[in-house]
Amino acid sequence: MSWTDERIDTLKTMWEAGQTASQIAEALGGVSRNAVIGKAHRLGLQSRPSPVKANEPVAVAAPVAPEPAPVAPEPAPVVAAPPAPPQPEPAPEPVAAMAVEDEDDEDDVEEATAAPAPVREPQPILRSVGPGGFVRQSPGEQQPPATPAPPRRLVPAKPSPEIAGKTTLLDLNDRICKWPLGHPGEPDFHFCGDKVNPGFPYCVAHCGHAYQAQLPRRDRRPPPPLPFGGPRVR
DNA sequence: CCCTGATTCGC
DNA sequence: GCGAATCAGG
Repeated sequence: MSWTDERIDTLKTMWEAGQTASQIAEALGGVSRNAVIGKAHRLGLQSRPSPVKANEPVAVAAPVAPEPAPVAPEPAPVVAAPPAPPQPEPAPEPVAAMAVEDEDDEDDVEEATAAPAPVREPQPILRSVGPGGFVRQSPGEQQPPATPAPPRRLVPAKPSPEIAGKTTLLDLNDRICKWPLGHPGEPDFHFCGDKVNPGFPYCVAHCGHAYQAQLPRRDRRPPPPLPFGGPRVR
């Protein structure tokens, strides 16, 4: 099994999305975990909290107040994406799109988010909260299913009428939702085209589809609907 | 034991 | 460039 562009792309995306090497290897098929790690390094995708390597002492995020009372998590406002704070430092790269669940098994066109600048400097973690209460995470960190989520009803994925006609590949830019509708090759294949949830490649509604709380491996059902077009089925 | 990623090194 | 073997922490 060789590293085709497609497979490399899947590797990159999943790696940056925080998937483990094992998961990636399983998804790709035909390669070992080691192969994935080796490739990732050769691609310069390094960095990601290693269980082995001593991590830089992380600056204390928040002094823990001796307040034992857990505050009732107030549902976050619909969108709390910080409009790019005036930081000269490289902002934490946006996590690429993840698992997509769709009734009519759509293929995903993976818009490979540009390679991240490998930065080892500990940086302040800034998060934004998306629809459904999902919380963005840096590639390395894995939050337990915190479920801060107010059961927010998400509207079905529909393009707004005025652009329902076509948002083609050529129309895509960083301001409009890149959620694919239909299948590539079909005459009416197009993209959502709505205004994006700032900081995300998708609109608010599709962010709800794209970003989901990651459960511990054991609790995860059979291979979740694989993102990125899925692995080549063997 | 299981898991993880990092590294090495023969191919 | 590739990946098995190995290492080492959780």
